[in-house]
Amino acid sequence: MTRAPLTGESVLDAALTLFAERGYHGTALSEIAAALDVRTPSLYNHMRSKHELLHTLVERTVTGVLEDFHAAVDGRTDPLDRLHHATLVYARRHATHRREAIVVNRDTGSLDEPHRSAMQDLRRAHEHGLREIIVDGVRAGRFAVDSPALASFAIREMCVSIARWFRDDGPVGPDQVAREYTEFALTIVGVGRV
Amino acid sequence: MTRAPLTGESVLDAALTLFAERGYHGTALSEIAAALDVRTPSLYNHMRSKHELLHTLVERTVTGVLEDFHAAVDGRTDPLDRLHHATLVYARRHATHRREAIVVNRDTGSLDEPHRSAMQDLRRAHEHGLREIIVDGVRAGRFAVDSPALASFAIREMCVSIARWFRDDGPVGPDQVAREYTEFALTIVGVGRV
DNA sequence: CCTACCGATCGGTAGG
DNA sequence: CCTACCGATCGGTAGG
Repeated sequence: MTRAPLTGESVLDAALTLFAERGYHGTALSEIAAALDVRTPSLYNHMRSKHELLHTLVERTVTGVLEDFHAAVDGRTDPLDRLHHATLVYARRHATHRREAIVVNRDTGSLDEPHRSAMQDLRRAHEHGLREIIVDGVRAGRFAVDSPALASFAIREMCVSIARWFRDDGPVGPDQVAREYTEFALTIVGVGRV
Repeated sequence: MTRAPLTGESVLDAALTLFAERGYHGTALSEIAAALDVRTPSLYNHMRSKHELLHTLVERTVTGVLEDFHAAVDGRTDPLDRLHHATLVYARRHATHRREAIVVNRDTGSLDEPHRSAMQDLRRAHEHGLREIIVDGVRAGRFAVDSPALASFAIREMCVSIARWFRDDGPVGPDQVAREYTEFALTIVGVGRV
């Protein structure tokens, strides 16, 4: 029985799995160490603190969400086209990065300042970006919604929730889920089935 | 400066607020006591354990969800009518009982067995009830969805997420949010605007 | 990477 | 409702 070498990445990955399963405050460093088959103090050769693990995981994820978003919408001008691609990548990510999504959504509030505010600002940037697309679409007469804010929340959170029920060994894959949820999103803003 | 008398309900209410804010594992009994302006041991005159507080809060909430559901759909036979009312009460509850929804969604997994399984079964009963309505509607040719399971998840989680952004002092009230989200739900199953 | 150990804090109890 | 106190566990450090 040989053991993989301990690295910063392996510590982060074990932390990610356990934080997603039990929450940040529900996970002890001794459990992360046990998952890696080492003693707790050994972790400190690869991290500064438990808090830093959470911060790193949250920062990578929210940064990735924003990068995905810009890659999906930048250069596109049609609101329907922009919403379609923004939803597709956002929904897909929540099927392929379930642990990250669960940790960000549950534990960002457990971050200490100033990190908490910084991460919440990044999350809000994505939220506002998505809402602006809907506002633009309504203004252009392409979408029909009573409240862009409500529609935006509904679409966002619908996608986020994929992380809570998606199974890798389930009947539908990430691409199919992303396509169906994108269709839901478009019907919510009043654009019928494509 | 007088202080309200300590009761089982006041302890539960303080626990509910703090669990919703910081999570079950992120809340110390000393913080609940401080919020009530008493010392930690005094709490034990009104509860058996921290775990019991969580269990009581979760049980009351999931039981209430199921009661709401049955009050909304029992006696109705039309799938559209049933989905409409089931979504309306479910969405509305998440605007009026935000703390409860946040705690159930975040901390049910922190319950010890056998309570955890029992509470998860109750949650699943509601989930299956909602999905059955959609399956019935598809079978009757009233709804058009590719996957009742996906549509059911999307509608449920969209409603649950109301608890995460709704503000009592915001521009829209619980009834209006519930109506708009119910409209979203009906478009998701392919029933156009009413 | 380990053993040995630190102060702090946790949930909970004794006993009034 | 309180003071006093319990064993257990927490995140983290010393020092090799």
